[in-house]
Amino acid sequence: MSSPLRIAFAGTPEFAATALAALLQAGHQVVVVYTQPDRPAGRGHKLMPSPVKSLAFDRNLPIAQPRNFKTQESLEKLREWQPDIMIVAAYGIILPQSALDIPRLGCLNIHASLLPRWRGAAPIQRAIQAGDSETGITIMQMEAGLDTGPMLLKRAIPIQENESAGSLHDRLAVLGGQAIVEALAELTSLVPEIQDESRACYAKKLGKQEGAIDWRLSAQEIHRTLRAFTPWPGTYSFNQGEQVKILQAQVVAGGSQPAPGTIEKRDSNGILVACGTDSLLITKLQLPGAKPLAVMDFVNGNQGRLPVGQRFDLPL
RNA sequence: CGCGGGGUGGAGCAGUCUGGUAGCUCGUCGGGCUCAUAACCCGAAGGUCGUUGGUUCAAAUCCGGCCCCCGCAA
Repeated sequence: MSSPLRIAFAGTPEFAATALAALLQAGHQVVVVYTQPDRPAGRGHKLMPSPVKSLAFDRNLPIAQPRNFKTQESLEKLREWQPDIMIVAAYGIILPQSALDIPRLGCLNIHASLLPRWRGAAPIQRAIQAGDSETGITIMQMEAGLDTGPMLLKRAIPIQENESAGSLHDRLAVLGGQAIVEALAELTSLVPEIQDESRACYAKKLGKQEGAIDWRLSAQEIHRTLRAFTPWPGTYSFNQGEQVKILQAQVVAGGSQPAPGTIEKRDSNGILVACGTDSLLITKLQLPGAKPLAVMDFVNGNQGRLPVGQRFDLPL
């Protein structure tokens, strides 16, 4: 390619920021960065910029933060940047067909799963929760449908045993950056592959409420959800009216099974809780208002709380 | 002005309401017991009680300012 592509980038969280950094690192010309409007967040409701905005700001890139693309005005502004191509990564704002049509070469999406599996908002987490052995990155051409477009390039990585969404996210973010740079380099030779609808599934957004542990499930399943929900939104259970966040645990097989949620053992190795099948050994937890604690520290300072024999509540 | 919890030897906590000798479970160090041990027994070191003003004969404890950490909510 003779003259460099004019790239419009759209993304919001850390995952997208990593991709943007990779594009810039590869020497691409990003003419405008779209990201979600700043939101009140954090303690005290301060207005917080997205990770993508922070990066764009540091690199002195033009920033656009429209609420959506439903107005003629927002479409017109996008047109004014004269983008050749738009690259979208976890933007969080729907691009209607009228917006997708603006860049001459269309829009590419960096999606954190091996499509058509796990279309949607939380592909990384749902892959862990489902117990998939591998996941990856798909670079695809965007259509109006949610992650339904033709695929250009896929890169797979194995999901490690005991891996949390946090570490998998970081690995996929890096892979996503490499994949998009590669896809741009080979743009003209890549052959679009239509997604097999019969193998598609959706990765629903995670909700905090889903983090409530149902001790009737198997320890294996609970452990997967725990890893999928780490570091956010986290899993928890109530005991004596107190919310206990479960931050880290391991599956312990066998043994006689008291009622699910019952605390079977409690020592410096952890707190052993009965599940539907097998047991879960909690090794790191957090009480409301307190810091995350290794179970050993918790046991040392809270002799009275979570005694053997007591039960965690089951979700309603 | 979003709501709330907390800062006490190296760690985690109690003590604060009802001011007046610094406590608990661990860790560390020394010694003992044991074939042996992360077990058990004995002993020791280690704290300006976040910071700064005030009240008081006396403040970890009561009152005001400031700094830092965390939960909820977004």
